[in-house]
Amino acid sequence: MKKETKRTTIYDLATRLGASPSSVSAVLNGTWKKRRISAKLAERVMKLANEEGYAMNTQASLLRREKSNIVAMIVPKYDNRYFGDIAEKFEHRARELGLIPIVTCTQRDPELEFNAARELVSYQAECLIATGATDPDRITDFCHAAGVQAINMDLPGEKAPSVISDNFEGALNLTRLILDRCQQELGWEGALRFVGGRLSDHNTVARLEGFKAAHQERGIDVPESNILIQGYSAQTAQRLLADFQPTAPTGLFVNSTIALEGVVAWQSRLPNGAELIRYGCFDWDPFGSFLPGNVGMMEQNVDIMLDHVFELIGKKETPAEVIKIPCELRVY
Amino acid sequence: MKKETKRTTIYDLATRLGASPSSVSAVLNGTWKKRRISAKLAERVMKLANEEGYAMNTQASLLRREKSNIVAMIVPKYDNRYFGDIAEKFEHRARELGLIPIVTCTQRDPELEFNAARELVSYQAECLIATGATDPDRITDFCHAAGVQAINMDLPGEKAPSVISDNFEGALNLTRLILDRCQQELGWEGALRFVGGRLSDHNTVARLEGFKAAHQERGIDVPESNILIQGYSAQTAQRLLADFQPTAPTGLFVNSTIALEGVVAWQSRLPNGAELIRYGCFDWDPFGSFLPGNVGMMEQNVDIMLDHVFELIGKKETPAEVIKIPCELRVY
DNA sequence: CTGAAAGCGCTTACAG
DNA sequence: CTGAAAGCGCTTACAG
Repeated sequence: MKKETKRTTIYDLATRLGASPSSVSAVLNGTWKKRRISAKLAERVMKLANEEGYAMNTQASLLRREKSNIVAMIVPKYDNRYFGDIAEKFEHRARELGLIPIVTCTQRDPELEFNAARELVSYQAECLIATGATDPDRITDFCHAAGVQAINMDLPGEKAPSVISDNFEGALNLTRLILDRCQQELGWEGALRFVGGRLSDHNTVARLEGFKAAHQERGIDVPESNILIQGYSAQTAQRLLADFQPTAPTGLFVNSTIALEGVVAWQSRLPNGAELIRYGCFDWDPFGSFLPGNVGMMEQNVDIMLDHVFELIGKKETPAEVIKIPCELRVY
Repeated sequence: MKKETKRTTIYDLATRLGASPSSVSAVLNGTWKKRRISAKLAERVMKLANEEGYAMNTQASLLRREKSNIVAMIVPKYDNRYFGDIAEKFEHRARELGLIPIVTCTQRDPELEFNAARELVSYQAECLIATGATDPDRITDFCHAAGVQAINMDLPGEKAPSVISDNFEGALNLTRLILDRCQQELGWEGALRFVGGRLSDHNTVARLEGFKAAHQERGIDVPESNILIQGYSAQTAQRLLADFQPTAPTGLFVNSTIALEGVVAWQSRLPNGAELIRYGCFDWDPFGSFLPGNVGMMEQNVDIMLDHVFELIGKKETPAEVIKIPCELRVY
């Protein structure tokens, strides 16, 4: 029922209890047994703190402390299962370890990413995990200058350890599956189209290599016009496909579930899209198996990736090596 | 190339420049024109700050400042489009307004929610938006005791303004659609099953009322055994349906896309699930239109909900009223 | 145009 | 068992 605009501090509590701020502080942060505060005082402090709705000022506490225990993550988007899982599981595991997670999403925008990184370092984060960052090395440089550990996830960098999926291998196997199915189900063999992603991004490049390798081993030539890579959004994928109206069997390699939304929208506007088209998608979605023409999805292994990330957190002198995690092919 | 473990402070910069900490501070936080610092010094400060990779200590700054500009949000999960959109758009809009968003996900766990709220208040958040919170009033009480504004989103509370979907109306319309389609496509009329959610949660209750009202207006009796409400997880939905193996036409009202994952898994194990079953889902998913038997989804209007939330942020003395936002029915 | 000084709310040796 | 005091890195009147 208090009406002050100021928040309660340890001084307020101390005054009300006739004790010193030091003692109140010790009780509140759990160091009171080693300071041999009486259980009686401890109890009175706790009681009053609860009554007053006391909430410690983290800013003041962190300013004085040596460690912040904050681990920060930037992530491009929350609009698909892959990044959603990463963010959610990262927070959960960090809390289990007694760390304080802060996650923020940066829209695949290099400036937003860098500003977010700066902001997180300002919050005294001890480690920054850059997930799917467009310019991870710039972030790493900044972190290292500030004495903050940097780790890359999903997209690799040159200057910090990177935990990523094995994109080449995954794309190779996914492409093989799509080619097989085109042959089996449509009686057609030919060059697939590759839809979605960015050529400035390592994953897209590695997947494109896997895609090409799978064609090459079957002696299929891939014309440049089949490579439709101009960004991750669903609208982009749909626009790139807009004037492709197949009248004969064809197949696609879809790079991410976001591009898949565009592919599916495009396909549903075709007169007999479902019968003529087969595709597979790099990234998993729970409803993917019901999409007409979808022959399989490549699920990235978030749990194992996070195992490696948490293995690295707090380590000194981690080499800037790339750790590749196999994906799992879901066949429909 | 610095090797110190300590981060650079304004004192370090001041010493190196032969200037005072006050001046460096003024340059760094943009108040230097009004303090009439020379452009020359300002430039030297900025240059050195960049070279040194200086990152302000937010803790120290916030401790001294009057306002934090932090707006915090808790959200249950990131694993579906609805909450993913909320989190992403909230962050984006807050940044556009010059506010600092902090979002954390709390797994629909009351204790986690409360601890997260306490933590966010400790961070000096000026406003806390509790999205889908299981016990919003407890959080509101805590916030108010600490002088922090509280707003509820998605799930309403009694003690703070709440911006929620019109769940009754939405469920009424969705149920009507499912009943219509069962009749048209299966030639069947009867009580649907309601799958997913929690009876302790206002939305589930309101939706169940809409569900029942739609049955009532057609004179259809809903047996209690048709109400399958034991939580939000996909596994729960699947388990609850496990020994329901329809041999005649039937229909379901699916409460959330997460429950939908379970429904779809159950259905796909049935010999002729697709032909006998029609359902609709409260919540939207981009791939929902392809699920066999799915007649429609109720899309909640995140943008308009956030309009109202941001309208409330910063306002003094906001009444604890409930603002209901209509949903949009997607018919497949 | 610039600096010295006080103070934000904590924590932590140190002294008793 | 408990308190006085210094100091974390900033910001901001105030004085010049």
